[in-house]
Amino acid sequence: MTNSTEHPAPHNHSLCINTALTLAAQLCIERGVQLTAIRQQVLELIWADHHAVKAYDLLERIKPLQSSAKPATIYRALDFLREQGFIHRVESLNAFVGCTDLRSIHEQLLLICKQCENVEERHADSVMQALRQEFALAGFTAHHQAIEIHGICATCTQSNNTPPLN
Amino acid sequence: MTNSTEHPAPHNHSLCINTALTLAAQLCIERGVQLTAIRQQVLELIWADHHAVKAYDLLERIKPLQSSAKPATIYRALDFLREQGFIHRVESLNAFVGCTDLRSIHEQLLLICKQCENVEERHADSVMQALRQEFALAGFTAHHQAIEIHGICATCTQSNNTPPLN
DNA sequence: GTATGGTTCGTTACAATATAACATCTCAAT
DNA sequence: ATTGAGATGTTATATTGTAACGAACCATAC
Ligand SMILES: [Zn+2]
Ligand SMILES: [Zn+2]
Ligand SMILES: [Zn+2]
Ligand SMILES: [Zn+2]
Repeated sequence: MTNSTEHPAPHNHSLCINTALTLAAQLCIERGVQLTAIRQQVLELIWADHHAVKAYDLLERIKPLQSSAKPATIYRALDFLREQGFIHRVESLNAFVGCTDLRSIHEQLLLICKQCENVEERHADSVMQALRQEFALAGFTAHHQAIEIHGICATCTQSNNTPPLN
Repeated sequence: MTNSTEHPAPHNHSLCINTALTLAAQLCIERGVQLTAIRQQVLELIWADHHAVKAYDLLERIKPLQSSAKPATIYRALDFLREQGFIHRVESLNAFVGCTDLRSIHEQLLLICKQCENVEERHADSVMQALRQEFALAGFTAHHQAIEIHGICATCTQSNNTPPLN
């Protein structure tokens, strides 16, 4: 199923999901940690699209599958998925998004579209390089960073400029 | 009063406060907006130091001055101060910090020390330039950005390496 | 003067996000 | 069988943030 009816750049999104879930499962085995049913379901729900998802939305969506689910259920799963690097927290939205590069250790920047709500993860080596120089200048030792940009994505810009022909 | 007893880089902090409050008052006049007593008090409380302050902490601190203060009181003042660019919201802390460059329009990055909790605002032109190039590559139109780095500041690194001689 | 209207503030209620604490379960290793 | 670590169930609560509506204030216009 391609998501050609959705606004953001169309692609075979089931491939995204399968890739992410398969790789996550594999990494859990390698690392000797458990991708339990709850954790996998939460990861799948986050991967439903490329939007950032809120914890309580996940809670509502998982209840049909896990009727006993409570806030702690979700937050524990989110903690696990974050520790494993399978998802990122979007600080400026209090929400969570699937990581699109599970294999590499990386710092990322997030391009968040206000219109279609898609979140694009980019690695932007030149930005990260400039950041490291800035840290050196400041004598700062960085442990963790959140770089979140809100605006309008390329796809929305295009479709805004070419309105539907009625 | 110099804050030489505090951990972060010592400086005459009352100068920081006075500069910020004076300039803010002046800018409000220029802009035809009102720096009311509540707004000024909140700004002063935020400027108590270079830490990020939480809204409900501000609420507790302002109650002696404004006994009727409620959450909305604080959030309204914070909204105003943000609109005027007098403070920044630290997304990854749900907290607020005084802006150290009221005159210029700028994007900033925040270096947040986990140890002393100081927040240093930097403008980092090379980073911002690299970011703009990344946006161009991605076809992304940026409206607002949050760049927040958590780690250990220069002052703490130094004092960690030179323990007090007992 | 007083009517009008915009801004600020007081107040109540509530929504949304997140964690603490403790009990229970599971399952593998001993 | 016993034990211990990890995962989950459960209840309660803490923290962060908004909605909605009315009153007060103050400047301007009539
Ligand atoms: Zn996809
Ligand atoms: Zn978009
Ligand atoms: Zn200072
Ligand atoms: Zn420090």
